Amino acid sequence: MPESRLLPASQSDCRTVSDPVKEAFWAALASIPHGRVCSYGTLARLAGLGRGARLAGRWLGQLPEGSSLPWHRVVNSQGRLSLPADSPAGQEQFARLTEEGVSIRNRRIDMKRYGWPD
DNA sequence: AAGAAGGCACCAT
DNA sequence: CATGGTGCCTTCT
Repeated sequence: MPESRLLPASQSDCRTVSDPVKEAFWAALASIPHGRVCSYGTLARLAGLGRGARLAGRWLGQLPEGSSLPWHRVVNSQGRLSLPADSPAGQEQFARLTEEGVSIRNRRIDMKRYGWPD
């Protein structure tokens, strides 16, 4: 089973390698405004990944725990939280979004209202 | 609402 | 280096 190699999370934040595409991805992620959410697909597109929605999810999963990047502002295209509700990360995501003022009803978010970019 | 198919880099063989 | 299975997805039946 994979899922072993986590990032050093040394100085800045994440990034195991200096991949330009990933850099763009992290930048796009960081640009999501407080209190707003973005879908994996949209984020991927913004970062120049084209249809790399799944890849976006994979990469988010590689972020170190203490990351300051707003990984929690990424949900699926239907505005639903894609992380398992019972997982630590899932709970964390819910908590952070709620704290930011994002209304989550039954694990769903109104993208018309909180979706970004508009 | 639920299932199938598309799409793309990752990772283990 | 080639190959096949996989995922924090999307979009189209």
